[in-house]
Amino acid sequence: MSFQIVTRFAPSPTGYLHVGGARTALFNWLLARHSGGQFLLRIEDTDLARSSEQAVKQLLDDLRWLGLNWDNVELVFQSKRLEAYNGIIEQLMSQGMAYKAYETPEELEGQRRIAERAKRAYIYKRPKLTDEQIRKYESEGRPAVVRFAMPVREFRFHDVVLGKEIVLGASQVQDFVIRKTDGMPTYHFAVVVDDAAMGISHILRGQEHLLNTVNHIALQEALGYARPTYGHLPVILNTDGSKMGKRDRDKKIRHRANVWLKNTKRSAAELAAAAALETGRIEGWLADDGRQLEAAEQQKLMPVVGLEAGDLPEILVHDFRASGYLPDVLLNFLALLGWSPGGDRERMSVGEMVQLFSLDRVGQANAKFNRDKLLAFNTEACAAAGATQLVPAMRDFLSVNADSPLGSADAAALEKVIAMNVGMRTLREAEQKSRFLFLADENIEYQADAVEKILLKNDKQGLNVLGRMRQVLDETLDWTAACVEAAVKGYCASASLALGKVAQPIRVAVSGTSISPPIFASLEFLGKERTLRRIDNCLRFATSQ
RNA sequence: GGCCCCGUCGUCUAGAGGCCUAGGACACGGCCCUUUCAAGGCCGCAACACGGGUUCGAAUCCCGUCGGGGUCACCA
Repeated sequence: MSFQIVTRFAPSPTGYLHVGGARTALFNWLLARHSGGQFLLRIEDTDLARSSEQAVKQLLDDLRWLGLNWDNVELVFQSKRLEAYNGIIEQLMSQGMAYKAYETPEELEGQRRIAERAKRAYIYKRPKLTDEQIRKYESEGRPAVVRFAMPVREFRFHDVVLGKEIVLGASQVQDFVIRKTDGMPTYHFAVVVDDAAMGISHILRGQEHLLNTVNHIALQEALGYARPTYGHLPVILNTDGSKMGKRDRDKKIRHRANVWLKNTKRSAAELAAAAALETGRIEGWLADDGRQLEAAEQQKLMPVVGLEAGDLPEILVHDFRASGYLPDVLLNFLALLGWSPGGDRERMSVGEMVQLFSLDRVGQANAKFNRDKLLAFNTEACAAAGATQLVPAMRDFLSVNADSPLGSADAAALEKVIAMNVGMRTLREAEQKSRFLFLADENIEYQADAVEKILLKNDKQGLNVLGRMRQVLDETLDWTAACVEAAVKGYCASASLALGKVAQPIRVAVSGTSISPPIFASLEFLGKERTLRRIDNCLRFATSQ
């Protein structure tokens, strides 16, 4: 009988998948796939208040997008396993290994405060209740939790990632809650029961769980379960060293809010009013760097201070998807956060990672999440992929960016757009540069600074060139990028003008801005008629300025 | 604060006592290319946290200091 490695990913459905969670999922997935074992998915929804069906959907969607497929057809939901948990809890209680505890949250909070003031860690002490007291509490209907009676002794376990024995002294252990007053099991309990039930052999998780492990092994011992192999992954941090979370986004919004206040010379109260938010809330937030806005509040504030969805640093898998990153690139980058195949090897396909993955090459130092490098990886991958292959990725990108004018483009058009955007760093970058190609000619918005700098400056030199170019282009019969290029360059030569002096006015005329894909490919895509119409529109607009 | 974990360029890392004058990637700087933004090419800058040991020899082993992180929930 040979052992099969069985790993799992067990998120709680509280929202979209976070990159930290994705990294945990990836490592477990890689371990399973590398060894030909199984990777299972379980939903830890024992916190009724925070779990939602919507979040489950989002989680699965993110996992699918990444390609981290799971092997259990039937998902395990902890909320559906109450009977199993309760049976085991009853059994533990009847054996004296667990007991009801009646303290109220307020009482516990008070004790904690005392411990904190005394500068020691709070350790729960089981009160010695008489039978009479218990009867009294029960008849009062006082809510009770069930606590596991932790054996008071030292616990130790081996960690495969850290490569060492973790030891927790007897004075550090305490009786922990295994069933809440609402009747739901706690994480500590459900995780142990389910990992055993699902035959999990290896558990890779974030280092924030390191000390929890002793609770879990104590429970395993009490229940007669085998102990799985544990490995605790280093934490992913923000660039400023804080734990990766919402903070990076908040920081950016805060910065822009302060700029807004300074530039407009208005007050925090006016800012709050403009965003339809509570004044006190905004004032408090601005005054205290430690505070963070809720996601809904962030969304209201962003347009006011001039931020768009894509401007914030991404932290959720979904953010990266919406920003136009390729899933395999994200996976590659995430894998490198805490793991290395050794040597100079960095860029890997998913298949290569599966082949190369090994636990003893997982690192133990925390890693900061460096978006620049991810961007560089994505740029390379886009260049390597080729236009045809990127069409489905672009489709996917558009599916989560419903407001894009490229949404209606067919595959051939998308392929052309991608092809003319060589050098793009993200799908979004290509999409934004190419939007003008899909707008109605009348809907081109001429950017004031571009019009000023490229058309009006120096005695309307650009505008004059544009007028003459209209003539040249009108006379160009064969409307291909090559022919248009020849015509424009011919004109440049005869007029002794640098190409830039001519290309930029055309660019502004057709796109409204000074940035676009290479101009000749853009013009070919637009077609002669639309190009001329846009030039006419622009001529009229700029002349009136 | 107690307990636990960690510590190689700015960042991610390679490095398992001599192969290290410490390698790669990203970022950064310079130059080149160029119709914009990107992309691309070439060159360059840059680290073993500190202090003690052990050893003929230490980035690699041990101890201490310092620094960073995690955790102390009826959240997972």
